[in-house]
Formats: sequence, structure tokens, C-alpha cells
Amino acid sequence: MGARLSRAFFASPVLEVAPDLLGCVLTSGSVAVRITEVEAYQGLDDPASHAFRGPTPRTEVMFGPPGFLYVYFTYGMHWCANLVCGPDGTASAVLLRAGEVIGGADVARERRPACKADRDLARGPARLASALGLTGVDSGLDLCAPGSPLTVRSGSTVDTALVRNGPRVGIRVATERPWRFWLDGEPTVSTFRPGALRKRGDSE
DNA sequence: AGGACGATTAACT
DNA sequence: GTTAATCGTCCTC
Repeated sequence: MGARLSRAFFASPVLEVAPDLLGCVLTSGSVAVRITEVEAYQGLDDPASHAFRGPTPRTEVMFGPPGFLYVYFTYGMHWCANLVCGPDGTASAVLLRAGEVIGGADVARERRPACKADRDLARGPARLASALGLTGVDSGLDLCAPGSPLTVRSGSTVDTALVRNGPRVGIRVATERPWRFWLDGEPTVSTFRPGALRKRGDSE
């Protein structure tokens, strides 16, 4: 397997790091996931970013140095994992949207009992976080520290011609920014779901 | 103190 | 194709 990704790797501008993360491998215990789909969130310049309105206890880690893990809770039941990227203080991060489980599938299946096909073990951001066993207690982890329970390594070489990009999923603002990146032809890439499902206090 | 809503998923028809 | 589930976070009193 490849080398551990360095702090310097994560410190490049988030729009450069995001596509470069495709094909890299996340490892947590025995579970290993090859990244096939990500989204970039560009901190204070991006209305769709959790960091857009400034730091809060939840988003504090995004405002620190790159190479740290940001995990948030959503829809009352799901955790989603991000890698803080870009120069220190830019509050940018890459959402891990989908991946292929390439190791420890038995453990991943135990964590995702509702999952039928193996290709769905880490297909979708909350599924990916679940397969890796990531929750809020893991937010703030230094991914570059020796002994980190979650590591990110370069994978086998990715054909850059397979990298695609387009609109981000599930957001209601800044939908025109094509900051979702994925590997064409990968069965683990989540299906595109445009814009927001507005169901509750529907104001239109 | 109260309320709206979400970087979603699973289970339906 | 549709929709319920479920609660932390943040904004507005």
C-alpha cells in the first residue's frame, strides 16, 4: 500500500486536494476503504460550508491546521466524515462521500447490518463513516499523527482521465459550484440527488 | 426557551 | 418514484 499522506499534502488548496484524494485508502482498524467520491467545501468563501458563518464548537476543527478529521451529525441519526484541507485557517474540508471496501469487509458488514450488497457498504457519506466506525468522538483526530486510529494513504495509481466533477449533492446553496469529484465507472459512487428535499416547513 | 432544518438512509409503492 | 425516522446545532426571540 502507498505512503501515509503528509500534512503538506492536505495543506494544498482544497480544490486540488479533493480530486487527488480519489483512489487513496482510508484505514481504521481492519477496515480499509478506497475513496471513489468526495466533495470540496471551501470554508468562508462557500455558503454551503459548515464553516461559512464562522467558527462554532462543532466546526472549530475546520479552522485549525489541515490533516485533521471533522465529523458531524446530521438528520438526527447519521455521522459524516471530512478531512480538513487547505492552508491553516482557510476552514476548508473534503467530505468523504463514497468508497470501496477493500479490506475488513466482515467488520464493515457488522457495522452496517441493513446493508445487502457489499458495494453499498461505503456508498454514501453516512454509510462510509459507519463502515469505518467513525462518530463524533473521532472529530478532531490528527490524521498525520503517529498512531492515529484512522490513516489515509496513497493507493494504486488512478487514471486521471477517469476523474469527473459536477454539482454537489443535497445542498440548497452554491449549487452551481462543481465541487463534487468522483471516479467514472465506479459502482460505489452514490447516485446524484439534486438539490434539497424540502418537506417540513416548506416555504416557497 | 423555542423552533426550523439538515453535506442522509432505508423502506416503502 | 415517495417518505418517515430522529436530534444536534444554530438562529431567533
